[in-house]
Amino acid sequence: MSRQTIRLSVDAVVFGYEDGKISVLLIKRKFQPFKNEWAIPGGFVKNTESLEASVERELQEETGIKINYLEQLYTFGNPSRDPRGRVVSVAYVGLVRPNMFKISAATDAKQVQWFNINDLPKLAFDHKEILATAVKRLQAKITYEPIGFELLDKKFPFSDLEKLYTTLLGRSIDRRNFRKKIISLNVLDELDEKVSKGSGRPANLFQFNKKRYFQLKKEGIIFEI
Amino acid sequence: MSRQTIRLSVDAVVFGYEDGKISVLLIKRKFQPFKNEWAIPGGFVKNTESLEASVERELQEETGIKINYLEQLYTFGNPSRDPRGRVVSVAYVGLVRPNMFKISAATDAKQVQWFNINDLPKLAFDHKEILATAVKRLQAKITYEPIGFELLDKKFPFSDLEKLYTTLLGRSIDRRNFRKKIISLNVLDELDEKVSKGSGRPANLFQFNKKRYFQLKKEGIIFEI
DNA sequence: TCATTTATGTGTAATTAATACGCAAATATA
DNA sequence: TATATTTGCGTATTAATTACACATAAATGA
Repeated sequence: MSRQTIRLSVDAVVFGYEDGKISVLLIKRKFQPFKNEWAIPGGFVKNTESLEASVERELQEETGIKINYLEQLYTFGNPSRDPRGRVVSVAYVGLVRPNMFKISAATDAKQVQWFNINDLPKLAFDHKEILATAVKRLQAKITYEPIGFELLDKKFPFSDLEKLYTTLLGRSIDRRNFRKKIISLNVLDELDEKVSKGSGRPANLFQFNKKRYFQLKKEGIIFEI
Repeated sequence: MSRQTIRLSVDAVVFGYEDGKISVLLIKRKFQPFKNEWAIPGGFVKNTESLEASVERELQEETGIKINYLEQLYTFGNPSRDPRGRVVSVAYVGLVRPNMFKISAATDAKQVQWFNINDLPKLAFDHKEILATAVKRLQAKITYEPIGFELLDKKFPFSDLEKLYTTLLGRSIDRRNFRKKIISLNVLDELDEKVSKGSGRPANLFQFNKKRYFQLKKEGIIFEI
């Protein structure tokens, strides 16, 4: 048997959210192939690092960003997906909160940019497919895992959560029913803080109680919207 | 940067079902490491073959089996998972019908064996973890994708389907409600054939209509139990 | 400062879906 | 031919989801 010459890479589809818009972090490639085209951040895995560590390192190197949530998406292994030769890539989905979203949007604007997922540039390699898979995963997963909170500030008004869900699910939601539903899941703490953005009645702030969520999960009580 | 020396393998957790028992296909390793211990079938990916082709080839070589359904499970990349060095493995879940289950159970019995998932031997590498992940996936997925049918004969009595679900979900099911539910999903054709096994009223045979399922899926109608 | 605009916060009725439950029909077996 | 075994079916009850409208708290502008 001939020696294996497959190389292994990781890629990360990092999502951010603000004001009813879902964005994804892309980098402009500095080298061939696909030089100067947009791509999902990623790179080759080092011999001794775990896949997750590899994703975090590459994100740090290429974009300076630290993600708040990371999960494995899918492994893309089509033999012709990379013109340089056989490269199999383990793709991840990452989520960042609005503060990180704003900070990184300011730096390195030429090479690293957030794009609205409804207005994407042409992408290098098979990254269009990877990104589409990631969007589907995100849309599906917010209905059965409480990952939406990872895209919001730690303290958020209910309207933010509602708007995030309408955006991701692509349909309007009845405010009263949505609130009832989420409250009944028992994973939100209502704080004694209010926030007022512009006109209108100030909103109470809520916070996701991760500890309580894991407790309920252990008891077999499932999160489902 | 030093040259990458990561090797890529695939592993397949193949499930079979019969008489209220879920089994998984294991092989006895012929070489070190873990010589003579049980393991999930798998092996190194060749340079030019797709990951799926690699799984099918390895299964053919090691067990002689042809699977009926295959999906990617998860990629296991812990740097210390293989004592030979860095080996990242893309794990798959495979399903076979009872006929294949019976045939392969007869051949090569010393090196290839079906084990009930509730009575597993010690496993090589991190295969215990991979197998546990696969079982969870199977259990979860039968509730939102019609993959249970892939474990039954093409034509099956309703009671077989019901028993499969009770087995996988680990709880009893009300026959009448289950039947109503499945029928309402509109993906089964009732045949003009009956089957009689032992005493009792003969059962009508049903068949999964994959074409209709995909049609409904395209229309946004989801399969859910 | 008062009227208007804007966003938040809440309850109840109607509909739909899920669950609980028992008996008749068709065959094998004693 | 009586008994045991498995399939096949309907209806009533309960739980969950959906539909829907108005009061409250602040900002804004006349």
